[in-house]
Amino acid sequence: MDEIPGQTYLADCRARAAFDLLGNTWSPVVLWALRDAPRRPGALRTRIGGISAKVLTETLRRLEHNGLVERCSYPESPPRVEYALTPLGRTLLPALETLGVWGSRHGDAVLAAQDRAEESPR
Amino acid sequence: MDEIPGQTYLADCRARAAFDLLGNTWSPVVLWALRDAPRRPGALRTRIGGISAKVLTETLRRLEHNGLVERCSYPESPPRVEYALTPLGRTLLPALETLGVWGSRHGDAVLAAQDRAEESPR
DNA sequence: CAGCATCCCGGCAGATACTG
DNA sequence: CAGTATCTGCCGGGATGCTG
Repeated sequence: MDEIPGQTYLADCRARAAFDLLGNTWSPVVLWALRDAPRRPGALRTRIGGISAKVLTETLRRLEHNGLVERCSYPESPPRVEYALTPLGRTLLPALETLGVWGSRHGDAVLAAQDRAEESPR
Repeated sequence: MDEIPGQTYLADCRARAAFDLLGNTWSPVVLWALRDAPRRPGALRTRIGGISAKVLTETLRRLEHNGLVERCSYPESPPRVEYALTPLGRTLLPALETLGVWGSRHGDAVLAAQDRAEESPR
């Protein structure tokens, strides 16, 4: 991270790439739901829960556009569509897990801080 | 926020807390700029670069509201204001660094994928 | 220099209905 | 079941100007 002399924490820096990719509400969730195996959109929706079909396809398109996810359509009967992580997308999984662990561990503290901030002297 | 029984990669889950906190464009950058020592807003602006005063205060307010950053005003002459990471905010630094390292390492691959995706169907 | 008030814009996300 | 097309609301972010 300190490879870039004196500017690593600045606004324009490749170190921010991950944040831009994961900044959308559903991108991390979808990536995480794909971590074991390729999935069909319907299966993703069931697995994730609370995401609309439109938003799911939008998210998948975005991930595909960024090279993190691959779309595979199989001309069978009935036709089948699956989405899978690319090798690049797979390199992101450890970082995702790190953040997930942090959330599980400190999520309560964040909620507590929010409550504190909202109750106190408005 | 509904609570859905099930596994940790679902939509509503404390594992997503970190993404909600860092989902804003500038939150990660500001946190990272605060990692060594408390800073004054002016110093932060210079250090970060490319952030407007308004957006910086908004970001700091949000981080403060979430318990990641603390605002300290010193009644000196001239009056001084500093922002510092809270202990909770400091626990986030390793995860930030993980993502930063990923970006430095794979940012180019993402850019390449984007270029590829934008040239082909056009 | 800190910070707030306004106006504006664009993108994310949700709901709904429709096509193959 | 996969995917698209509208329409809508919300919020983050930028620009500018004003106050203490």
